Amino acid sequence: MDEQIRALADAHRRRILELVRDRELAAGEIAAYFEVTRPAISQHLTVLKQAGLVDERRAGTRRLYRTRPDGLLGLKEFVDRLWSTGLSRLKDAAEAEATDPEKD
Amino acid sequence: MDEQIRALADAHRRRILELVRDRELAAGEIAAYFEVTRPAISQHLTVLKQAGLVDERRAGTRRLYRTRPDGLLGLKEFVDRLWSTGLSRLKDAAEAEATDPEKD
DNA sequence: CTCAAGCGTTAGCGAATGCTTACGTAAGAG
DNA sequence: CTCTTACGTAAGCATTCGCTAACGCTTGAG
Repeated sequence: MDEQIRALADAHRRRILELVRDRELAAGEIAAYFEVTRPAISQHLTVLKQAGLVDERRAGTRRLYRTRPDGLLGLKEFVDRLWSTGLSRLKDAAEAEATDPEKD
Repeated sequence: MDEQIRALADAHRRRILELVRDRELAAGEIAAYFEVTRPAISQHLTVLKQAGLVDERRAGTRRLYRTRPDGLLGLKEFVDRLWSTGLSRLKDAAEAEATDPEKD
């Protein structure tokens, strides 16, 4: 999971994941959305692929990328595990409020 | 959200969040769980606090920390947004299966 | 085979990150 | 007030990161 979350730690890479969330895009097309050079995006794509967050498919001389949500499973579980604590606290608060209905 | 996810990009900090997930611990107590020096943990706690991922409470000379799940809201939304794509793909697969019940 | 398109890869650089050691600070004990 | 406890903070260093510029590779067109 370390690899995935560190891949997400960069804003460019997060934006790439949203760009190819529900459609395939070629590396050059992705790069066109950013103001950094194409090799920089290529490196980001390598990191994302290595982390299992995107799929790569070759079509002729182009390489098409697409988000692979399964790669986020570990991180999602981690976040949900911490988040559930917050939910139980809200539940406690709600129960306390039910006991003392006047409180706000 | 950038600050929060970058705070999570370090394994020590993730473990700290789990340690103080549902109980308060003093800085020194937290540090005892790790093999790095206490100042290193103190710096990690500063990062977590800055990102809004932990609450700090002073009690005498001690400082008690506790995970603050609300800080994860932005990241949770981001992950869920990408994750939902995976779910809709599973849904498509399920519907295709419903159309062709023989398939498994 | 030759050429161009579309990408990845490498080298090198400045900035950021995480660590340790040494020092500074606030609160309670005596 | 003095000393100790429990911390945070600053300085310095090695490592990692993200970027650009230059180069290399593979595919399809002719």
